[in-house]
Amino acid sequence: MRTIAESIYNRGMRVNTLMNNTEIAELLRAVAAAYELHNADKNKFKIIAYERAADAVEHASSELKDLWDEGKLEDVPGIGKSIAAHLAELFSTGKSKHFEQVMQGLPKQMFDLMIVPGIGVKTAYKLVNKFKSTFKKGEAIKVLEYLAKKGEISKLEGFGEESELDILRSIKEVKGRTVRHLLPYANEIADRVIEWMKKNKNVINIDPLGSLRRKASTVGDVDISVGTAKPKDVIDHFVNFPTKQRILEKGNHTASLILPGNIQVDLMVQNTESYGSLLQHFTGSKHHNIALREYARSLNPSLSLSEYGIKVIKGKRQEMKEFSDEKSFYNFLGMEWIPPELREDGGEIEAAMLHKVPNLIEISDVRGDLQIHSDFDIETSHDLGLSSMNDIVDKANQLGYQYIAFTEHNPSHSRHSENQIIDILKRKRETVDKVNRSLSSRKSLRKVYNSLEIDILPDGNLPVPDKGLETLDFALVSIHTSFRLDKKIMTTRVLSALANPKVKIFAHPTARKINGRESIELDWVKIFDYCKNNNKWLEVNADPMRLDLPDFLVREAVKNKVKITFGTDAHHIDHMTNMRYAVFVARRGWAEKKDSINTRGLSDFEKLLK
DNA sequence: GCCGTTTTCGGCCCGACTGTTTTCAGTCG
Repeated sequence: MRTIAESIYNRGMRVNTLMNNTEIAELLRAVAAAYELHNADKNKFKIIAYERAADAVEHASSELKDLWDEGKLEDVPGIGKSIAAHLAELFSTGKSKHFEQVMQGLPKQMFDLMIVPGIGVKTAYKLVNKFKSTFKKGEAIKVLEYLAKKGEISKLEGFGEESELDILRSIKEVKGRTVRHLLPYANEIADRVIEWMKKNKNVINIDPLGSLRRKASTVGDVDISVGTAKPKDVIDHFVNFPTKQRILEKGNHTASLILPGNIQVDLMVQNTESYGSLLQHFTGSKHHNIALREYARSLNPSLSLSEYGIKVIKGKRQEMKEFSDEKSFYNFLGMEWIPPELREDGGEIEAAMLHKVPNLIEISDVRGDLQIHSDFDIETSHDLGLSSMNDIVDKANQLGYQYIAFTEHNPSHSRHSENQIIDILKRKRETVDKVNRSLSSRKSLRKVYNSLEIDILPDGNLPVPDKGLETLDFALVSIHTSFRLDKKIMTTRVLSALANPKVKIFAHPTARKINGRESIELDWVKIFDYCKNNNKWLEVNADPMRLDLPDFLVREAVKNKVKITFGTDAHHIDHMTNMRYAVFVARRGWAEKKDSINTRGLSDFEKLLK
């Protein structure tokens, strides 16, 4: 695996001009770390600036290299004249004199040590410097583990036996650390902890917070808040959670546990009078809170926001305003309540000040599911669904849908002649017609569509002959092979597939798999433009491993007036309830009911299909 | 080094917890 030090210092055969945003962010953080070591006081705000720039790069929706090509580096908030110039030098010549100068003399191994929880800039620097020659011999974390086991760390000034043990424990956790958890998995852990906490009668309010409450696609730590009159009692109960592996920390207001699978659960406790402030504070995001505090200070320099409430300084007197709910907290600052999904410092504070927070789409707005795979044997080379069309119809009625689409993968191209493909599709048409005739007028489902999820071949063609396409009501297209084509070629590939008149939906458009496969490279400006002008739609796929389009592209799509559709990609009726995850993504992308296609009733949807 | 609904100068978010200390530094969220 690539280490951080490698990505900052020697990128092997690659040149710096190919650095991606993650690597640039790591580099900017390393520069901040360097300033932290030299004259931290003097460079206090420079450090903050570099860290902010790193955050901004990490969250940027385009590659910085591309922005540089277009002369738009300084459009990224947090990147000003100076950093932009250094980055420009980096992109054009392969290095930045300034960054190199600032980082001169820093042992590169320290950056790898900083992955270990509890080890920050200063500790890492101190350790590598004390044991210079040993660190040169091997991988930084392994060396540290070896030194700690030998008892060398505790001998150092400022360290002790406890911190040495801590280092060993943390290294063990880094090694066992899995990637970030998928939202449904984190939800399940939270539910179990909440169930345990409710056994304690002093727990008055309880909620999952952090990225879990903001419905981010992946969750790091599971955060939970409790409102109570007896914080000590609640914390004691929490650290007795039956399957805990160890107690990470335990204080008067917070405690953290490690559960099996190396999942960290943090608990925050507050009295019920201030519970609203606690909710607000620990829902985050960090960037939202920072921006909110800065905004509060700009209103009135004597305002200070924290998990306890809003501190107002009047002369020599300090008053703490308490908020039992979030709405009154935001209202106090002269703004509307902001849905958690929007709290990423992406313009939501400005919108709330103007009382223009979007009326976000709700799960109850969805009228149909536009990607479902039945067990109709379509002789596909991909995965066939497991549930029958009739069972899917029953489930759709249960969910109150008016319409659904059967979207099995196309019959395999290599194993069939064109005529065989046409025959299979005709048979499916007849089967779907039969299902339509069998629908009960006493239930919600009015229509099932005969659709198909068709591979986009590398050259942009579709592996289904026109006569086969004629049997369909409409088609989805998606990419399942050749993921690594050049951006231009990939864009042409997708656009030529979308050009087919039967094709309405571009399904799971980035083809990413969370924790598994990177997104394909596409020229989104061109894709959005084409979709808007030709009545083509982009899917938000509800599969928790996909969640594709991702939230930031939903936001761009919506801004560009491109319509989105929701599909669960269900291969079993149980997957049909995943729809909520697609809606979460859309909400995080600022989408309203009007931005989606399958929030329309059946007759409106029919018109849009024409 | 960045940024602007009082500003192109003068500001820059807030607090908890731990370990090694004896009043605090470092780290984290």
